[in-house]
Amino acid sequence: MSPGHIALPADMPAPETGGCLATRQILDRIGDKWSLYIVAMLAHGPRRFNELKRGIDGISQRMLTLTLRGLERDGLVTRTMYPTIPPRVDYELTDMGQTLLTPVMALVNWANDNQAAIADARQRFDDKPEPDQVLIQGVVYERR
Amino acid sequence: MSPGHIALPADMPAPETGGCLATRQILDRIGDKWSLYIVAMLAHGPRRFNELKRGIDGISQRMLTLTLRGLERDGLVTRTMYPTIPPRVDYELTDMGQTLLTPVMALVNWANDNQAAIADARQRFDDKPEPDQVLIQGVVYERR
DNA sequence: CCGTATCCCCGAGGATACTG
DNA sequence: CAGTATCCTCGGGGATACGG
Repeated sequence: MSPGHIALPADMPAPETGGCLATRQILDRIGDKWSLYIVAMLAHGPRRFNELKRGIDGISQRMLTLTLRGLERDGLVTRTMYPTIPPRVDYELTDMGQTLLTPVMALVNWANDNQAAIADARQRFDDKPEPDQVLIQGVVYERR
Repeated sequence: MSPGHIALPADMPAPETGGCLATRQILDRIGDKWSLYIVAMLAHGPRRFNELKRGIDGISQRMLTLTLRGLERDGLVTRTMYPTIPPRVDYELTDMGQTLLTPVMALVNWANDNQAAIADARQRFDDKPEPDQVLIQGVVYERR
């Protein structure tokens, strides 16, 4: 059993098929700092390198290149070079990249719908005072 | 404009509502190394601490505690202590935690359906030989 | 049984400078 | 314009030991 492997509940894809490893993979891809922003920018058609750079606030040249390479490697994005002067490179979602948009949007929408509830929960959790006493192994401990 | 802010495409939730920040938040939560495994384990009812620990291969005591605290803080999981001897603590998905299951499963299923295609794409990308020559600014450069 | 406290390592990612 | 190359920082997360 590999590290990080878990016994998945019945309604998850069979673990033997590598379902949870596949999930880890795609989560490592879209869970990183920039991939989703890039995918979002490419959702409505091809974009050039600097077009992406300008559209994604805060991203460095380095991370844009690196993330695009990763997406390209995984077959989610295509890279097309035009040997013009000055050079021009277009990035575009592949068909697979397009299909990823559906589950990703479901997550984005969930996040959007529940952000207030999460913020509230955090507030309550953080504001919660330490209990005056705790009961451990049948013994009461008071706070001083 | 905050760092990491992007202009979202039209079909994404309005950025002004914090849609992309909310997405960042939820992605930071479920995108980490263990949260999904825990949520998966809790999908079919409450589980005890060590039950989770045994079920999730490779997780350390520390990370289980930390991740559970994070999930609890965000209102996705409840923690219930029973002051018995020995002590017993149950963790359970909240209603909000349950609703998260839907978009997450969509992603898990996508990962499952496309893992082969991704593996293939990677193979092709990694096997791709360096081009014998490149054309830059209208000039041919040969490889040595 | 259910945690904290410490120490430590490694890699994601930022800043900056240079290049075809 | 579209990248590399280099250096450096910072925090997620592992290992281990201890505590109620």
